[in-house]
Amino acid sequence: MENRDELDRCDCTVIHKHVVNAVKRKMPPEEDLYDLAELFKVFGDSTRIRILWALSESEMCVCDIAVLLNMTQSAISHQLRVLKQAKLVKNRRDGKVVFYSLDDDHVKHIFEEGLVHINE
Amino acid sequence: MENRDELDRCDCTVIHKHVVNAVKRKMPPEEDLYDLAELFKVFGDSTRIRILWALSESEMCVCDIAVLLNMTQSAISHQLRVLKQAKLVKNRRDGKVVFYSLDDDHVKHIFEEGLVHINE
DNA sequence: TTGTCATATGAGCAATTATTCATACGACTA
DNA sequence: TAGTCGTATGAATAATTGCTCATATGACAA
Repeated sequence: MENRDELDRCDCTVIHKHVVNAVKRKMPPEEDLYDLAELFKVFGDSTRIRILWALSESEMCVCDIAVLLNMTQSAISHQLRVLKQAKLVKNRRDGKVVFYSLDDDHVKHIFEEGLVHINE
Repeated sequence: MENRDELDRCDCTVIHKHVVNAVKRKMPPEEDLYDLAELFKVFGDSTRIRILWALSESEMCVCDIAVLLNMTQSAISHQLRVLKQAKLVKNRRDGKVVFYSLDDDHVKHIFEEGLVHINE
């Protein structure tokens, strides 16, 4: 037990001051960790995960995805919007049909790391 | 444009039947993708992300984390519970103090893949 | 035992969010 | 031009969730 200090609105007492200070010094900018959480939040929904998985197999249009996942076109379209804003998917238009595909290979890598943990 | 079929509660028409069928055949069990989404959901909160980052630097007790992040002990404790259920952190008791640390190295890997995407 | 400190937890509230419904947009076709 | 098909989107709703507050538990000290 080392020094103790009261801080801000925390209801705690610092127990290991040097540890807290050492970690605090290395802490990345608040914003970076926030962005990281936002990215994972996009992966944190089973509908979006299934869409991403499907697109990792093949480029697909909105209707096909809706049929594949047995969901409405509207629901899929809303989620594709979220995925596109996160730059996880891109799209191209061919007449009336819009085809979606993964934006890059990071997505697959993140998937794979996740699966490693699941199957530990 | 190939065959078309109406299916279940979907308001869509299959446009590219062979694509849908090919992807459907390769589709992992519903449950696996659900579990994957659940895992990412745990990463999808900035408080938990910051806790995980802190623990990737050093083992820490609940109070220290609360002070570091300027949050209440209760809030941190609740989140540590979530992280533990997801098997992302483990803990050991030393008298009154409980120390938390990362459960394995998968966590860091998942982090790093996420950062790659952020900094693309 | 009694008191204190570190942590855990249940209930309640506020904020977020995934889906539905209705409708608008945009491109092709008759 | 009018109609149809694929897609996008705003509003509303139901469900989820992170935090707070109050309190409980568990370990040590006096």
